[in-house]
Amino acid sequence: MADIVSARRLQPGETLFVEGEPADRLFNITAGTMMVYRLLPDGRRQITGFLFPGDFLGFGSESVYHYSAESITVVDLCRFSRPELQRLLERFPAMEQRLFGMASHELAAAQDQMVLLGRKTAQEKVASFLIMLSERAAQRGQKSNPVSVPMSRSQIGDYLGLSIETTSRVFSRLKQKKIIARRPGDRIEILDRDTLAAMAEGA
Amino acid sequence: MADIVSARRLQPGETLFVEGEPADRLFNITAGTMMVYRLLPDGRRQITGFLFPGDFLGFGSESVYHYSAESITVVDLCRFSRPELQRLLERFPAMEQRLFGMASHELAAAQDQMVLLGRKTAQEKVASFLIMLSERAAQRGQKSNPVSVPMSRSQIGDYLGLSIETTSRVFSRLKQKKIIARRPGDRIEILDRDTLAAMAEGA
DNA sequence: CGATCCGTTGAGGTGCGTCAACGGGAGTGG
DNA sequence: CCACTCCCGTTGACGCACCTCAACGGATCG
Repeated sequence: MADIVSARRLQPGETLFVEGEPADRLFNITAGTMMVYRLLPDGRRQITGFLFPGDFLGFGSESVYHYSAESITVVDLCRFSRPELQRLLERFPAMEQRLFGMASHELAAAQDQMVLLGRKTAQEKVASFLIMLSERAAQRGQKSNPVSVPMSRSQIGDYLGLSIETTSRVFSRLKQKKIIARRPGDRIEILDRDTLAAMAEGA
Repeated sequence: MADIVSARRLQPGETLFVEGEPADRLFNITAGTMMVYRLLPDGRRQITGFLFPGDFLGFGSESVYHYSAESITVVDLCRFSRPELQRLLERFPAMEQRLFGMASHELAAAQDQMVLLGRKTAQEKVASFLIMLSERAAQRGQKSNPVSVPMSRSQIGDYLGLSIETTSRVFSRLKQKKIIARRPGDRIEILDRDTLAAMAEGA
């Protein structure tokens, strides 16, 4: 395994690859936060996902990436070359099952995001976003309550289908209602998780 | 293969399975149109996809369905039982690769849909929808220009993240601008595909 | 110390949702 | 064969959630 992998470090805001580039590499994030997004011709952006340590990037079966990837924080990643990986898959067919499981999981997440984008209000979107961040932090064994929120308002807005200003206003309102609070660094503390979770589901 | 399959016919509006049910079956549509959707507690609905002949349904790797499925027209489908399929997969590992390819393809479609839901206007959404319907009809060898649109305004709206009324108004406006025209049955003719495609991408 | 970027907040506008009324087609029963 | 009902689609009037435009303050950096 070791000889088909190479490491790489990205500074914040570096583009790892862009939509349409040949998808000859696969990455695994070991540290930091990244985002993947698509653009409309006039520049409107939809961020389709945020990626954290442990997540894979570029593992579709297509020949070109159909989205762009950019780092948000400093990021460390492992790079696998696709042809080598292909040989590995032929040697160990059980890995294919893992890949399929990962794709299935992503598909479920994508459907959640469609519900959010199509049918939730601004407040419900932000609440869902914070709950999701907190749960994902817990899943990878990081602190889930004062949760780290490394992305900017603009990135959060482009993920939730909102403007920067609306995103900021919702955060302010949640703070004012004592449901969340700012903490040193990029951390946000969830003061009333039940209320926040209820908001997220529109109840 | 033949002995693990059974056929089934659905009348319009029949529910095939609901969110949360154990996902022990997999289906392939041989005729008709279906939809898959998720609901929020208060009844808001997001339709996450429409399915046509040749499409598979319920092929995730999870143990329960995380969405509901309902027929739109009369539908014929083949049913596979999951445990049998599992045995088949172990005999023919190459099939896993096909499954992964399908999941990848769906993931790409889901990302397109996120761009649509998060960043497109009502008119861009409807234009994208019609182009998509037409292209998918062509892909399965059906007539792509007077294209069949079997779903109701309410279903289209819940797919595009719009209200019934807005959906209807956009259709009216496109008709009035001579970009589309109603045809007998559930067909819509695309009179100016270039303009419609340009609208879809927001240009 | 100016420049830049990000976040916040206010004021005002608008695209789309909501509410409502109406018409046509399909199914039903007298 | 004709009322009657129900459902769907359409259209108008109106309201509001969110977007746009704008100003400002704080942090970071050369």
